[in-house]
Amino acid sequence: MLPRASAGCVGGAAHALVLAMAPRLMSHRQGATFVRPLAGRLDGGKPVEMPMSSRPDARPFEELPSPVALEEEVLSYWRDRNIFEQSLRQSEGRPGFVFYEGPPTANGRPHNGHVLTRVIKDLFPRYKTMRGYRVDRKAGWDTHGLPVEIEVEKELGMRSGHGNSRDAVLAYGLDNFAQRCVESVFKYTSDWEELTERVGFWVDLDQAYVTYHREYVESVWWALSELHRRGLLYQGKKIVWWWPDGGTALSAGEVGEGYRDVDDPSVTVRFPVVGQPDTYLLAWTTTPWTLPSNVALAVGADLDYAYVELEDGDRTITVIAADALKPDGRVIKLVKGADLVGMAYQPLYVPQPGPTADLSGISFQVVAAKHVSLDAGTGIVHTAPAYGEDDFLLRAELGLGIIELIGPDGRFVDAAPSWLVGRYFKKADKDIIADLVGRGLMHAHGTIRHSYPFSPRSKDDPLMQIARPGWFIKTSEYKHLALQNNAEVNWLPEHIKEGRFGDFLRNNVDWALSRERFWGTPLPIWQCDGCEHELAFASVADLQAAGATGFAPDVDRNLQVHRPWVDRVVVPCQRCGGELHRVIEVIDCWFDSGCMPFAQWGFPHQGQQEFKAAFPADFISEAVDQTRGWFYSLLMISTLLFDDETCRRYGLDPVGYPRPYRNCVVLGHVSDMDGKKESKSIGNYTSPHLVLTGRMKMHFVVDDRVPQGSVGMTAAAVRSIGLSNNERLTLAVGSDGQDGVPVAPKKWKKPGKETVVLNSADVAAAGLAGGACWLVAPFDAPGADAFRWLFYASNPPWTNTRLSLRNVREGQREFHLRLGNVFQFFTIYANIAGFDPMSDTRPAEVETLDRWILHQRDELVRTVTTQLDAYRIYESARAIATFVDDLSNWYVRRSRDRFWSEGTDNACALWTLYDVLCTLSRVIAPFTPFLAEALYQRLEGGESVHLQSWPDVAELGHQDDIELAEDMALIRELCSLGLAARARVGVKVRQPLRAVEVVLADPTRAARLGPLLVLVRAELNVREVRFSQRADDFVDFKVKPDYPALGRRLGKEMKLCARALAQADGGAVRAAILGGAGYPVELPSGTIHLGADQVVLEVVPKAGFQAAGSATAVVALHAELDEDLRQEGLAREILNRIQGLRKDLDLAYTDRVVVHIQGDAAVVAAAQRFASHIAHETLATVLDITPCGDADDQLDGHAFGLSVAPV
RNA sequence: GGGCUCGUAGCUCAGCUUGGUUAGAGCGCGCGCCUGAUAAGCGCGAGGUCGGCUGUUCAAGUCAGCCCGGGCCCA
Repeated sequence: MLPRASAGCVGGAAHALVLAMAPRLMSHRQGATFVRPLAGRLDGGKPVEMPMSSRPDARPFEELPSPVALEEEVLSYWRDRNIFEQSLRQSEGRPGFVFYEGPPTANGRPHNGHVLTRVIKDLFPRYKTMRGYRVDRKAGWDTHGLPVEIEVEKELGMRSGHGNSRDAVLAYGLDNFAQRCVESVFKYTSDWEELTERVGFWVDLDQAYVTYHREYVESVWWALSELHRRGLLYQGKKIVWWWPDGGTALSAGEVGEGYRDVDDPSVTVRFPVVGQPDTYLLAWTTTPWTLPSNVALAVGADLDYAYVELEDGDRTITVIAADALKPDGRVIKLVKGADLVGMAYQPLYVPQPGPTADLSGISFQVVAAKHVSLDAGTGIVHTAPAYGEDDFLLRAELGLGIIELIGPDGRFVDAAPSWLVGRYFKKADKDIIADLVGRGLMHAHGTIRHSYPFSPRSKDDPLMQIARPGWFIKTSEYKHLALQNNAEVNWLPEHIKEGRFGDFLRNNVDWALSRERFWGTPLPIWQCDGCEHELAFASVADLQAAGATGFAPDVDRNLQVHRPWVDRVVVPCQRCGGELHRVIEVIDCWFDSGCMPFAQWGFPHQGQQEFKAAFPADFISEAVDQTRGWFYSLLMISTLLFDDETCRRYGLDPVGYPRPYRNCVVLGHVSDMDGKKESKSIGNYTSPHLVLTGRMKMHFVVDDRVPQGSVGMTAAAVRSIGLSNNERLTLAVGSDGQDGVPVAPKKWKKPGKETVVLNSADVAAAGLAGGACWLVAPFDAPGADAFRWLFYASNPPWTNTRLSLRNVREGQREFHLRLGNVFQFFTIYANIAGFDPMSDTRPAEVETLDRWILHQRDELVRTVTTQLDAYRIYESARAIATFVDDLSNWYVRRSRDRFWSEGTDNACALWTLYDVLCTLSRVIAPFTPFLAEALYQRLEGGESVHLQSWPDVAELGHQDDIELAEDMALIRELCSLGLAARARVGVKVRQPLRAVEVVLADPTRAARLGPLLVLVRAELNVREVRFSQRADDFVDFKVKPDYPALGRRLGKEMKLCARALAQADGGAVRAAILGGAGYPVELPSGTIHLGADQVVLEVVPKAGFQAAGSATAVVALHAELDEDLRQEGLAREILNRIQGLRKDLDLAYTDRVVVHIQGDAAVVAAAQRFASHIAHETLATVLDITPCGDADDQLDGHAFGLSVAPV
């Protein structure tokens, strides 16, 4: 017995219809081997064997695997075939598109922010390569600086509590320390390389530049020696942000990384006025530790100050403060700030004479200063020149004294009041407050929450501002050039130029370059210990030429140019016969990275050609926090270094502005679902591993308050994973999830860093031991393409991206799944038809629908090209998503029967879809390189889509096509309205209707719609679409003035005109306008005749009609059914049931079947009338129709029975 | 405190440069449909004082000013 599925009763065959069928499944190019051979075909009732022929060159179009499998397949293809190398080789000799890689530090693990930068950086090089440029992608590693030193100090156990770690490092030995730094720098290299490859970032890791390599260091030396030669590198004393626990100053870039909101004291202090008993100047500060070093109080000369009398305990005192900020009390006098200048006050702490107190200048007096404002405090600013920038500048300006009671270790020196000696500065606040309170000098004190900088690498170490000697670059003198340079940069978003970055440049201060540390590029300055002689060397060769001795040939050549070895290099002094020794400092590592345009090639000592060809960069991209980091160091160094004169000296053509980058895409941050910063310890971090592989390794703790079958995690994590109600994670020992236990994520209080909470029963059931488990998602992992797409398509790159697994999957549904479905659809029908683009001839003509989608395709290529040329990623991605929607939801949906047919029309459809998919595989290649590659391989099979050129940008579309696109949009709107009307009336689409009537607000548009109405008929399942002759019967016309057109002309009369139109009869206005005479409106300035251009016509369905309307059209249904329509509806129901059974039987698309239908008279009549059609659609070789009044299934209230069996 | 930036549907985001009268999309939700793309697909619907106030204008989500709230950067 044949396998058979049946619905309802199956009676004996009363009579069987044996049908002559159209040979619909005959391939138009016969005999492709991959088409499942037809068992036979009816020809005059007799089965005939199919002719078979084999075509060795034909191959089926393969389906796409799951995203992760697809990406792994593509990755190994790229690896095996060296596709990246090939793409570089292939583009040899082409014009260059220059990309600079901002070097990351590999001594930390990469996180989502790095995924963002990497996928943005990857997009443009891929795009430009396809556009015919050569795009070198030299990787780089940032290997110097505090982050590295601190990491090593931690490894060595040197970082506990406050205290200067310098001594510990020195005790450990600088040579050993340097070796440890080198090791640390590449601690997580493999993590980085893995992630880089996995997200598809093509970058040349083998040729990476490394900032500690000798060639790189010598390039940096060259830059510094140039600056030194021009007098731009100088030694001075300045206020710097100082990290007392690390014993070094930090640059603006470093300080910027360490700001944190903290509660600090907010104190208002009374300074007793000399010679005026019980009178005090009030000054406010948040740094009480600076009060013992106070030497002046600053006021604004033009500001108003008040003497205020108030009660203080049992006495009356007078305080002086800015009028606007004075405390409550009786104002007894108002003066200008200028009147206070020169007023003497008693120091809060009388300084001990000695080197820590230079009071030769103005001290303990009121002075005038420009920076005093009325924004906060009292309008009188406590001034301690040693510990504040404005204060220090004021000292230089007015000749103030200076008191320095805190040393570079952050502790009070011996000259401080005895109870403060040795105290750590931040910890002294309390004591000082208590002391002042005790002495009645504290006017008010509380706390204030504000952001204060801490060490960027050691989060508990507060920074302080302190006057320190050090080396500086005279950047402020050249800030006008930096601003000119900046003006030429194309910033995205634009506001960075004049906003954040421009502001930063305008407020430029000299670059605090030196660091009293160990692991960094050594400052290449040698000073004579006998005279003033000072030299800056550009290379080891220069040193040797000057007769330097003391090199360490036995250590690694890269380390030879580092501390401590380089410190032992001595140069004989040509002036006094003494010796020059290197200064002790190393430099800010931001200077290293800012030198990368030339240092990556070792320029000027080598690599002249490479540098010349790659300067300036066309494109760089990093996150917004690099404004004062890399973006600044690059721009400033190149501004200073590559002026025309220097270029000429080095044989370069003068490089104008901008340099060293032309286009800079500034990225936002990656945040959690709520826009909060991601943090592993808070638990709102979505691991990139989870997105890429669908599984994550977690620590767990056992807590039986968590119900069995649940896994406790933070609310943010639960939402990020975003499972639906019936989905469960699998809790398992291994990453494959085998033998795991299903668990539902459940909101739980913060369990700790990368930790979840489990019930002991689940732990036992999963067989977990130790503290780690795997959690495996119940769906295919989204993978790298989906990850990339989130960053491209969910928002412009400079806004923060909210990352969650749920959001990634959302984007995946919108784009990948939809496109994948279209491709899947294509493979089914292309394979059935034996479509072979290599040998088939393409029909000359195209259908309207084909012409439409091809035009949309051309528009897409044009849009994406234009947008990517302008570095607009989001707009490009949106255009792609919209196109994929057009393709899936209109072209394919409306073409389905064309694919399930044969002949020219079928060929047209296949060719068109094939064409579109081929183009699409190229257009999406920069965005989702994996999917693009997989599609391309399956469609065309050439060597890598990334070696192909970008689709030609079609010339502006033909007028015909543009009109077609407009018309199609209207057609789609009509369909949408028709479906709305059907839904409203409750008539399902499978039931055909006689007609719909359409009223267009602009009836002239009807003329061009004729050829497209077939689409409306099919989509709405109606036999006729008519443009109504009786529009007035069921539609009201609304007219409104066309505001943009009339507004400028009428001005204030606009309102009168609008009112007149609102009161007018819409139909009459419409008639007048369509009649050509125009509709007259009386206005004070005369009568105006409104034409079609000045009025917007809209239509509204009248109540009581089965209609739906928009402003442009109303579609009304003729919903009444006659026998004929009912019968066709019933036939479609039967057809639907048969197809459903075919599917249930899991038959191949092309399998032939025998169908038995039973039913009442109506069913039989419908089946018989449409027998040929039904058999044709369902591949029935036999359609057996039997009357049977008591069949136990129902079809629209009719008795019905059905069986389907393969032949 | 200052600068920049953001605030539009339950959620994620467009739209603002160039002001124009039914403010869009996706997701989610509700209802329904279609279907050999089927563990897919589609439609419709509900859902908005466009953060608030004031102003400019015939007309403001859009321009200006002030305010409130978030983020970033800096004091």
